[in-house]
Amino acid sequence: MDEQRMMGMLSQAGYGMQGGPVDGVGDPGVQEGRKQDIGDILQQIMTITDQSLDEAQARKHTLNSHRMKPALFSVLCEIKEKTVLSIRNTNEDEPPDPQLMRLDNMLIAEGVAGPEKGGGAGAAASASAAASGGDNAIEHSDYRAKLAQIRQIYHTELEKYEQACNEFTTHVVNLLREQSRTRPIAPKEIERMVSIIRKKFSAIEMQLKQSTCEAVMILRSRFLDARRKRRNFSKQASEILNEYFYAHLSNPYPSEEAKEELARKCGITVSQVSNWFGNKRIRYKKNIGKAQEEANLYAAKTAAAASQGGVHEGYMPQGQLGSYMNLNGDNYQADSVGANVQSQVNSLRHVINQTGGYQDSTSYDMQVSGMHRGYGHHTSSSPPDMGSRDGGSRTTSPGGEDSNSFPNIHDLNSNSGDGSYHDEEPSNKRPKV
DNA sequence: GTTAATGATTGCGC
DNA sequence: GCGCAATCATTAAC
Repeated sequence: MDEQRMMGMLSQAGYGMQGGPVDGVGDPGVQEGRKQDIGDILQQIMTITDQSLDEAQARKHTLNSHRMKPALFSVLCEIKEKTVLSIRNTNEDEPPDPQLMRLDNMLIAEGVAGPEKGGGAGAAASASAAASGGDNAIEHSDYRAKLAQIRQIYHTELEKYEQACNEFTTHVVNLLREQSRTRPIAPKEIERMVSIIRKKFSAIEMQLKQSTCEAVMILRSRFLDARRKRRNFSKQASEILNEYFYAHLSNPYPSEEAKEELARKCGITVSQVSNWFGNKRIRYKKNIGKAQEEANLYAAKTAAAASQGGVHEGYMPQGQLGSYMNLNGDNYQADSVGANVQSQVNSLRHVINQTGGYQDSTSYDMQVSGMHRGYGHHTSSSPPDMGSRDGGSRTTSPGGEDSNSFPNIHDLNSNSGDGSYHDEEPSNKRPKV
């Protein structure tokens, strides 16, 4: 600001050059002297920042006691007020940060922010319990405990931030008020400074909220994601499932009833049974060589049991046989040992067919060969049709000439002596879509 | 620590 | 809605 303009403003503000009402107007000599005064003051103001603290303090004192100081101070205040207003007008009415809103919402929903509630963690835990179908009360309490920890840390940190923010704001306000004695600082300027500080601390707060959200997500993932809670099925359950799978290798698609029965016997859910069969089918297909070893094992067990009169206790979990064999409601009779034997023999024959027969003359081989006398019309070496949805053996006549089919109960039925085939839909076929 | 096994999930087609 | 195929994530064996 040039001196002429400053002088004009001072005059407009009603301040005289001597610190009082304008006087001496029209006296060129007096005016020249006053100009010199203002010039000196402005020069001092301009150079004050280049001086040492002590020098500045001395200058400040000099300036404060200068007769022109009130007038200059008032004008500068007026100018600064206008400047601050223009700045404020550009920054007002900022929309709330959507990211911050999302974080806030999530923290409230999870029960971390806002009033403490049992709903967030409790509801989540309940959902988990419903999903898993198991009793995981211990894990629920763990989850709640961890969530409480997160909540506590969050609130502690938030409190710290707020305290630090308030302290810093107070400090800056005091500093500005202190400085306002030597330089013009409008209240709105202080407000603006406070607002800036709040914004800076708000950014830090958002980081805290983000970290807290991440912690909650990790916690949720760890406790509520079923995959993380995977437990291998018991050996007994695996046995039961494998028994069924290899006994129905030609059509390893248990009906809903069969799934329910298997689920009940294995102590797992129907969904888990479905998963197991889904995995089993695809892994059998992918690694048929290895799967056949397993098939051999189960077939051997079956044959061994069959040779002992159809009693399966040797490999079948106790009390499984009766209900296991009629799971699918097909032509098996739960109390029909002969049917059971035939079924198991059927499975065994399938295995032999698939492996191309045993090369060594093990007792197992001999046993099976004997058992199969007269039942060997199936020579297919293909795996069960698991690739196509509708085609394959499951929809063709099970006992007919379907070369892709595997020996199954219908094969046995078709060889029952009368040459007839019970053309009823096997209930253990893959459910219709 | 590595690796195979395994239960669960997801995306897709039907 | 079911099954397949790919994938993830954990478990268990080494």
